[in-house]
Amino acid sequence: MDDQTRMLGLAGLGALSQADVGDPDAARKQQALGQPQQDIGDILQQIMAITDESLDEAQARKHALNCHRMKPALFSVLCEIKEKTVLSIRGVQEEDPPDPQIMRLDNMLLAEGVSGPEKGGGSAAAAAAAAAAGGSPNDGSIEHSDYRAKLAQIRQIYHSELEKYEQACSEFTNHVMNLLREQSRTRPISPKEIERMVAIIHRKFSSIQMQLKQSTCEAVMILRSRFLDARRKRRNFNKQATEVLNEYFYSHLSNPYPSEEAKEELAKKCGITVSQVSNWFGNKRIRYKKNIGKFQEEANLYAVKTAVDAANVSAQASQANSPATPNSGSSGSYGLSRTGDSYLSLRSLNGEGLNIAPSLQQQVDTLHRATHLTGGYEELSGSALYTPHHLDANSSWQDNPNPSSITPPPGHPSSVHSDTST
DNA sequence: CCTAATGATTACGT
DNA sequence: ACGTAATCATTAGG
Repeated sequence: MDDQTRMLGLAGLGALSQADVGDPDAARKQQALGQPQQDIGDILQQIMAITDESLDEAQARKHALNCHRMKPALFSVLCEIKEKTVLSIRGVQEEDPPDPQIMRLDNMLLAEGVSGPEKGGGSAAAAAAAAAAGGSPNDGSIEHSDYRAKLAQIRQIYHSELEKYEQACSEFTNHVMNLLREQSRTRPISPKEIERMVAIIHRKFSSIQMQLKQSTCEAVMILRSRFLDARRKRRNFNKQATEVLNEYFYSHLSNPYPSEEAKEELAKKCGITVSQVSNWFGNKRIRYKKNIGKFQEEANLYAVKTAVDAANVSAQASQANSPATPNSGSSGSYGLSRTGDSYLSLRSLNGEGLNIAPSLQQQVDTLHRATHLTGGYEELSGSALYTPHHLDANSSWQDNPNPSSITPPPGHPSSVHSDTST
């Protein structure tokens, strides 16, 4: 670049001098205009002559120009003009706002632990993300470590690339600054102009950085969806967990909506998260409601289970001769009916919140079913062995528009249910 | 390999 | 925020 500029200057000077001094070849040049073929040779010769011109001579000319007595005045005038134009340009070009796009990317990378401080934060974030998305703690941490390794790889590449870019940017900036500074001796360059140039360079480089960030984000997202998307890597809950959940569900069939506290309790018991408990209950409710018949067997099973427990409990209670209601207010734990929990299991959440005799209904609930079961076990031929409706009148959680238990109704075209096709 | 079961996600309503 | 209903994507069993 340096050479190039010097060459240009040299050529200019050469041309000027030739015009000034009055070339002895001028006549021949004029002649040559009529003969284009020979002209090329001439031009070539001239070029050769220019290149033959010594550098010292050129420098001398430059120096002479610099030392011209009118030079400072001219220079300052040019500076003034330049300042004005630069200012006007600057007025048009607003200060760039903090790019929301890059902010977003930055935030995401930070959250993902890619652009964080170092290994510690990154892996912690990854682990947290994994825990949040994953679920049961018993599932292998092999995948996690694999994920972490890949994430670390991405982070490393990202950082090295970023560093490279930064280095290149500063190098280039330095180079340009030096060049401009040097040139500012011979042509007017205001510091503001330099500043602007630097800003332009930085903008360019930051756009490159943004591309890097974007692609890194993409890579992380792909990695995430591959390794941590719980939907992909779904694990069935273990048997004990489903047992606990089912127990709760069927023993609260009249109102299977566990409170936040109950959910927490269940989550703790099952080794899953609260949202997983919510998911489970959501799925269970809808699937139960959709096809009650299918779940009858299960319902009866758990009815028996809880009934037996309840019976045990009441037996124990009566034996212990403590018929007083153990009403411990509405504090915390809604114990599941388990042998150890004794009377806590007698609590039930009534929809209306009337806790007058809360234990009774549930016990009746389960015992009713149990007696039905043990009494006359008829084959479940469509007839509802267990009919949830009669248990409590105001259980409206399953006012089914489609009360059939076995088969969903074949497409009734009657209703004008204009369904949106995707 | 096909299918039912199942946990998670999404769209929508309240 | 939470629930429902539909749907997706995976797992497990035949």
